[in-house]
Amino acid sequence: MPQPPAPRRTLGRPPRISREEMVAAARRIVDAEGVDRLTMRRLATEIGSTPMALYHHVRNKDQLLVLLLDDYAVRTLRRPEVPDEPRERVVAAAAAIHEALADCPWIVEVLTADDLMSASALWFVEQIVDGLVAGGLSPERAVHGYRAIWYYTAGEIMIRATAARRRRTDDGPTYRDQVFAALDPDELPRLSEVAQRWAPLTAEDTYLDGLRALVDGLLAAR
Amino acid sequence: MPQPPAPRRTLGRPPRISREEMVAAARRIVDAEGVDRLTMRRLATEIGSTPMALYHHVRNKDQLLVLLLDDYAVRTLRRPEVPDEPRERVVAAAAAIHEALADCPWIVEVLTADDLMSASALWFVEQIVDGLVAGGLSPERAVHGYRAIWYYTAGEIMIRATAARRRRTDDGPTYRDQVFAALDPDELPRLSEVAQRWAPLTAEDTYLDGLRALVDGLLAAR
DNA sequence: GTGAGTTTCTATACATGTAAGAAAAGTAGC
DNA sequence: GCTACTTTTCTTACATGTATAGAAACTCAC
Repeated sequence: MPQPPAPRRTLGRPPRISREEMVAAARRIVDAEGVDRLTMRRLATEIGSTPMALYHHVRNKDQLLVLLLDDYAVRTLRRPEVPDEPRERVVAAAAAIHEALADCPWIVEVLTADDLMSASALWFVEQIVDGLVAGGLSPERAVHGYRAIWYYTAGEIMIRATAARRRRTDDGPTYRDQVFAALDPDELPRLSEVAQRWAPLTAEDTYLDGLRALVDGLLAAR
Repeated sequence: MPQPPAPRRTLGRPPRISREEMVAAARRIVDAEGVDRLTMRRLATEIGSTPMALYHHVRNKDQLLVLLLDDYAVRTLRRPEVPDEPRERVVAAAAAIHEALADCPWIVEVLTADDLMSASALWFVEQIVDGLVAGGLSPERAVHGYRAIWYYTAGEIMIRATAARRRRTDDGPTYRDQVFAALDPDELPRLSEVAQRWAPLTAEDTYLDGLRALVDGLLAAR
């Protein structure tokens, strides 16, 4: 009823852990033992707490990973020299994001977050959108163009990271190998032609080529 | 008189469940109750077995989902009329894959599988690779081009599906909303300019636009 | 028949994320 | 002091994927 006019001191039980502490501890665990070892229980013991206490500072484990990625971005994203030429500016900014993310491929699950807008990454987004506008696109189309670039970039990282992980854990012939072994050259001539080279070809890193093609296409569309 | 004990070549205890039965039961569960209800235990009871018995027909739950997607692809992927013109053939084939996958967005986790090449999807891959070759690319570059298209397509589906799921479960302002509310117009002018329109803009379905840009760029690259 | 070999199935157990609710540790007003 | 309220922490419990060990059900050689 008589709600205090709120001199706003800290009310309630004082917290013993903070988000920042959690993220720092999580980073230590990931750096030292790998992301697989990062569990809510492990993190809780690391900071001398209990698993459920963490949930007052973080909605769920996914959000913890998002914060972790954010922290990583803040620490490692350095703004590169961006060229003036719009096309190259877009490519440079996207490539910088890609390079940073590809270096910590454990965030794959997190990458599907809608935009992955850590505040420290926004500068790169700005470069991309601005570059597209400078290249002649309307602001609306520039946002769409940025999204296309993000889809391509995130997809590349997620798919390549999963493939790499699978290569480590799996042994024996892949499902893909079986499928390619049974190709009918009459029905699928092109695929038969490249069947043996498929694995090495798809293992190559052609992110930049695809990115350039996409940016070219976006800018060419008036 | 039908010979009851057919000359059984198979050694060991005869199986009581099969992969096909598993996939069919899994499909029933997913169709009727949603993918969240598809658990190994639920599937086991559905076919009158035990959870661990399933693991003799499937390596893990992920593989079950891959089989489910495969089954889905076989049933729903219909080969469309593809134009002769290379560029349009590539776009049509990619769009067909995209449309089919976007209709069952529960396979998001599975999409990161390296290629997700169900045998029934290979025809579409053939169209894309062949279209790129017809457009002037070498077979190697055509494979790379196909991969770029796949990255873009899978990324789009994964990110949009996650965003849609989040929209259902979350309430309250997004992290993104907070970030955009705190934009500094001096440092990030373009983003500030479109900040209010960001949510609707990124909610639009612009897959085809991006795809066309990407294909254009791939074909224009010499 | 019996026993060996092979494959499939079952029982049990564990680590994980996290829901639900009780308890603790503060502040504010009396 | 005490009570009311608020916020954080702790306890307990559950569903899930799956590892492990062994039991069960079959064929084959004898």
